[in-house]
Amino acid sequence: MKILTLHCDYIRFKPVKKAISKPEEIKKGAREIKECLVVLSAVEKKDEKYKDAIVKNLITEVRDIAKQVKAKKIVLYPYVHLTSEPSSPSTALYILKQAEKKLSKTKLKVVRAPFGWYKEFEIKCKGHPLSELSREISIEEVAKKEKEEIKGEGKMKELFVILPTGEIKKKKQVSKKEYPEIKIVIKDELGERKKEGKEPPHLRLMRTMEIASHETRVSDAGNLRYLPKGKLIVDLIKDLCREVFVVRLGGMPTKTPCIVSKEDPGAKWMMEQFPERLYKVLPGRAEKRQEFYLRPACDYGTLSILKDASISYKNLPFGLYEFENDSWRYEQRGELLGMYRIRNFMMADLHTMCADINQAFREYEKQIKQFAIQIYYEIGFKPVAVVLNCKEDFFKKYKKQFVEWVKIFKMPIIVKLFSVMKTYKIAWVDVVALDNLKRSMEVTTVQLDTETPKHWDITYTGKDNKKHYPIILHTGIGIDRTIAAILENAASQKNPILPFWLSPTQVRIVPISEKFIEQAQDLAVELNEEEPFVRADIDDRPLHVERRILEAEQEWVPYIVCIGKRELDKQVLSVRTRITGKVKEMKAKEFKKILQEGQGGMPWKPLPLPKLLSKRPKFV
RNA sequence: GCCUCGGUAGCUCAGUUGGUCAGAGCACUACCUUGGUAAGGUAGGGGUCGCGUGUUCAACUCACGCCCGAGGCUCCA
Repeated sequence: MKILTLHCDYIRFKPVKKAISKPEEIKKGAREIKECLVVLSAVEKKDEKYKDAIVKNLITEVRDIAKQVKAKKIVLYPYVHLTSEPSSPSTALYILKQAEKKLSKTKLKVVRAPFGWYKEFEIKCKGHPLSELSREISIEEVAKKEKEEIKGEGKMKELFVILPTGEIKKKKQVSKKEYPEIKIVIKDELGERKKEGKEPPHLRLMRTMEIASHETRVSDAGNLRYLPKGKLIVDLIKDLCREVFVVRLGGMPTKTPCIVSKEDPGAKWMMEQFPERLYKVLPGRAEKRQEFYLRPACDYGTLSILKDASISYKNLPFGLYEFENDSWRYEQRGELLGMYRIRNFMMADLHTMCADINQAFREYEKQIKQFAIQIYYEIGFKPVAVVLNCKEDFFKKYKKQFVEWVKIFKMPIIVKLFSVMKTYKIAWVDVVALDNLKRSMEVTTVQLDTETPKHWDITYTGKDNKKHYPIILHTGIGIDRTIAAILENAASQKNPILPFWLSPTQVRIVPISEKFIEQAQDLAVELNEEEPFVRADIDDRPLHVERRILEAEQEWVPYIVCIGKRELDKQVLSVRTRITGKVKEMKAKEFKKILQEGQGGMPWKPLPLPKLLSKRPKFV
């Protein structure tokens, strides 16, 4: 079937003469329809076998186009001249009538021009780029669309909640009074959250706080550059990830290449799931023919290691950990957003091989609890729900196990069932947290995968001395979006402040005049190089005290210490605390105790900037 | 990728219905101020008005194309 769509100011037509022996009866004579999408259509011989599939695809196509051009009225206009191989008139009439009937059930208003008549007509086409489109509708198209649907979306069949009591409730049965936070999460999971329509605050903050900005001069869209303060935050989070994945969960650190090829069938299979999201890399020398791709995740290298390894059931379970300083996904132009959706991003990933489903479940639970939930507390968020995206049959088979989860995690499980999953992950958990403004966010994920080992031919030797496919857990956290979330959460407070351990400057020392710079230096050395280590710097610029206090506050410095004659005489420190905005005199020992508590054993790194502010350039 | 809005100094922005319109504040530099917890004063340097093409005697201003950012779709291993 061929169609030509015209977005029109108006169309007028009037049947004049019979074109076939038994044309349709005419109900109305001349008609005029304004502001409409005219669909000139010709049904072809090859369509006769698949009438209903053609109708289905026709309406999808027409609805798509109508939506794009924002047309509310459709005029179905038989126009056999688009093809040289027309179908029988009865087939054509059937398809048009069916399309009319089905389109009428949508919000579109449909008019069908009479079939089998020569008509005079007048039309005024709008002439914008989308106003004229021709489409070929065929059974292959139908098949392709269906395939895309399976791969692209996988329609959700059901959403329900397993409450901490163990009861299973549909979304409507969850009371807002009792579980207000769960209601928020459910809404978001269903995509019902009201869009704010504003720029997210982290966009401005990431620049003004000298954390990161878009690199538009020498790179592609969606590539960030991190400034020293931002890089420090990245490194601290990286240390935390290592603590969690290596020390806490026993993952073994690895590092694999950033460019990968499609040569291996496993890699090829994986890449072909999202071919449009790959960055291609071409070697500079022409004689090198091989094409590479920037890795969309570290899975390729990690799976390759697993494929080469000799693995006994006695080794299982075990995990390989990689901090991905760089991974790339060529996201669509309109999808890019600040630090949330970028093309070059950082992730921390753990891939765990498990012998069987029971072992996988035990690991799954351990990782969700000790990583996916726990890490939110460590970065200052409140985790409120575990969201399980699961293949329907898999859930039914292991329902008992999943219901147990509410006891293990002590939070509700929101279950979304799919007849077909979007990817090769069969059960996919995201943990959702709320920030200070009760906005939901998800940065951690644990996914159970039974398919990848088969495609990559990754096996282990079992007790029976036979090869078995393991189950792989993919566990990860997106670093950039975590930082964005931390920034937004920080900004939502009255006195915006980063968690103490992530504050680039933890203590700012302000000498009252240049006479006291030396003493300030001594204090800075003491704080930076002795227990409890903190990042302290000195504002030695010849500005008035008020001014330097102002700037320290604008930088969200948690503690400001002034040094002058008074302090030296009394042997105390004047400490201004950002959270309270109050100044208190205290002994150095007392201050250090406060700092130690603030640090709370979280990762620490030295100041990545000159200690003297007079030596620092302004990056923004 | 589609629709909408935007891009003028390092930053935040004003402005030009095509021609004395290259502007402000902050930042930066110099000098004065030696100060006590959120902005001390004076002077100065700095811009191919995102990029390209076209229309015009004349384009920062108009048209078209492209790049970049945001909002809304679509989407998100």
